[in-house]
Amino acid sequence: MISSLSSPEIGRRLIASLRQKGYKLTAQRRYIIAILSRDLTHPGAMDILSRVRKKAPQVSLSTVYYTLDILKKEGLIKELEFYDRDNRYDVNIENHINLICRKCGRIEDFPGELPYSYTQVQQKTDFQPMAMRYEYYGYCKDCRRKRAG
Amino acid sequence: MISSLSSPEIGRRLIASLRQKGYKLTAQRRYIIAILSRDLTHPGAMDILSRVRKKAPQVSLSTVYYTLDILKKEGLIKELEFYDRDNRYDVNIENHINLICRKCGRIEDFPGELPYSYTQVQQKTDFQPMAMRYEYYGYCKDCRRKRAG
DNA sequence: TTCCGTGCAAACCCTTTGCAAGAGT
DNA sequence: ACTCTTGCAAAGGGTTTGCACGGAA
Repeated sequence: MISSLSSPEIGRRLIASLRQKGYKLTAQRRYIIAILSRDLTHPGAMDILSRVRKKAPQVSLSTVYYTLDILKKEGLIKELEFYDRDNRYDVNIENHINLICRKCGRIEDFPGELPYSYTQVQQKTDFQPMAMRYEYYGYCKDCRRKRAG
Repeated sequence: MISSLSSPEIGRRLIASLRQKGYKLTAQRRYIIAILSRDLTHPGAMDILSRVRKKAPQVSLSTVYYTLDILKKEGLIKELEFYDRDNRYDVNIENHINLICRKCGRIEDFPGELPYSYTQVQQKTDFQPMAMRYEYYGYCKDCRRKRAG
């Protein structure tokens, strides 16, 4: 299971994949991959940019998006899309349920099984699934504490 | 269960609710409500506008959004939000799983139970859910047929 | 040397907002 | 009449695109 890998392992796996597929491994890409591998709270493009700039101040947002596009296209990361906030990126590419805090924006994984496999859905409805999203919106532990206080 | 109501019944219920809450029942609003009540495939704002304009050509998009905002605020419809397509609106305000076609954009309801009630999620994680979305993305029956042919 | 990748800036698209004119109660 | 609603137009915000320079292989 991917989520059992350590951050350095995840990073190495992403770098090895890009190299194998013929992509150039620039310093910018290594920074971006390092951040994605370490931060499992699903950072957004601007989050990533800010942190990359601590190491390399001139990096642009297009570079971040360009790299994220490649990682997406190669199936190495998963994009969580939102209309009213920035998209978020996850090195855990397995289907899972996300818990999304409406106050601080934090996204955490829910440790539970998924109902209805793609096959079950298709047998029941004749709709052919190729992706899914299961999400709960609410308040995380920390924000609940602040609201109560 | 709401989804067992007929379109006219849904429309009357929405109109009665707005009247009771003191909102003005303009012709525009009646048209918008009629469309939402009849079209259970989750139309978007532009869809609604185009169809309202067949009856009242001068109606503006802001009016559509303004009316949808009121219906949302009063809990009479549910908004499905997408970052890469227009938001969609549903008179079925119960939590349910949606099947979203990547080709034609059609959204249909999945007839299945939901796992993990808000209470169960909170007991398991200390995260307090207030809303949820469960979706499968893929190809609907009609679009699969076209792709195969 | 050859492309691919980068950075800057502008375009995009749907949604939201500002404001004056118009309509329901 | 009084206020809410409407319609036009502009703003807003994250993502995408165009293009010339620069750097990895």
